[in-house]
Amino acid sequence: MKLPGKTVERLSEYRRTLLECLNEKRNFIFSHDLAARLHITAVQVRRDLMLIGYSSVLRKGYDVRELIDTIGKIIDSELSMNVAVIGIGNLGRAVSGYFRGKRSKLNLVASFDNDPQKVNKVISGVKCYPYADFEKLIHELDIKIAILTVPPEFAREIAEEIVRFGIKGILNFTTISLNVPSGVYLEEYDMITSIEKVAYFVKENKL
Amino acid sequence: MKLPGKTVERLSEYRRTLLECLNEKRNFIFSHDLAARLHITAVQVRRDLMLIGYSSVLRKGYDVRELIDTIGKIIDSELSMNVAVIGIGNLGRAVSGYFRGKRSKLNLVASFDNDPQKVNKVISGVKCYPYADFEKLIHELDIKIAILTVPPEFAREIAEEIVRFGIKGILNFTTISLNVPSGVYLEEYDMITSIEKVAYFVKENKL
DNA sequence: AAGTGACTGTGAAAAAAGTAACAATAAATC
DNA sequence: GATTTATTGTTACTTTTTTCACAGTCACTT
Repeated sequence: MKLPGKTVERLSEYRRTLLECLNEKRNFIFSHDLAARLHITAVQVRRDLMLIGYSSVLRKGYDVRELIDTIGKIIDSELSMNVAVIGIGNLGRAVSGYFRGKRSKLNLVASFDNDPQKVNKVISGVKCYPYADFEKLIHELDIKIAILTVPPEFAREIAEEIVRFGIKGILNFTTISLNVPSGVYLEEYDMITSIEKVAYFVKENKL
Repeated sequence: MKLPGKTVERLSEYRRTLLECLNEKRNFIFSHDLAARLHITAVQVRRDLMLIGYSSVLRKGYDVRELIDTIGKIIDSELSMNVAVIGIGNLGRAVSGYFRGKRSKLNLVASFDNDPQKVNKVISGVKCYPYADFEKLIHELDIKIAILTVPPEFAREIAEEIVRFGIKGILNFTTISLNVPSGVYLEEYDMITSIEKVAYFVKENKL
């Protein structure tokens, strides 16, 4: 099954919302309800769920727990996948923190930095190793995905290196845009872009 | 002129890349060159620039400096727009830091928190005020946009409140999805979604 | 000065994403 | 148990976004 990238993103968001529902002790949810929480349409929800072949059993809506599992079967690996954060500045620590109440099979198993003040300590819930040990640890810990939160001037160099070491997916949070060979999946996010987008639409609204 | 959201995002990215070019002392760039740096196609670049009515003058490609300015005219406010970060934990500090080498008319003028340890200090380049003063300062400092980096349990409440106080755009980095009345522009970003997307495509690649 | 090559700008076509419309079905109400 | 109401799954349609394809332009070469 080949899912559109947009659907994959939404599935992740559905799961996040469904987990919130569980906290609220809601065990069933209607498509329009789920949709409203995510500011999308009910049709879109139903269509995405159609694509993954999930259907509601009762007329009470979707079974929250069941749907969480179904989504998990699609977007999680069968085996869990190990992740490392590279660069444990503010952003790196923030990202690490997000893994705390984690909701998927993704495990943050290590972080890396060069600062002697940080190295060999547990920071935001993960042990921070010296970056020099990356090559060794990528195998020992079976790390597949790296989240790059290093200063921009190091981004290119490090990206090249970790790909050589065998990283298969990179989430790049630096302001530098990277190049990776095919076979490696790269996702980039630049928060300034989001901020500028908000500013643009705020501005337009006034006109 | 009503630009597609996607184009607005890319314009911001073009500018980022063009500024990198300036650093490298490149004064002209071809569409395919710009495209390659952003992993998109040359046609897409040309089409976006067509939409904003910019054309290359020489056969040397686009004038980097001029294009930066042109993009600025479109996506920046004529007047600069003031921004505040709410919640100055790791993520808040990271976001604040991004404004340092700022490339647009967006000014980060304040941050807010409740922690007495943080309040009234300059953190990551901005003064941190007590959140209690938000209503007063939003007018004094003419804040239009808020970046939400508070713990999830406060997100909804604070969002409602700041909208009541007159905020016109919110960039929500919390894991909670918000609701805002029309007239307020909301952009949400959940990094876990990005991470899960990377994991999904890494997994699929193997099959 | 005609030919070639390198790029651009853009109309037309294709693909992707999103929406509307509705038959089908279960539950609730009378 | 018939009628109404609520909600889903899905097909067909619409809109948005991306790509194709190619004519047009300049600069360089011969």
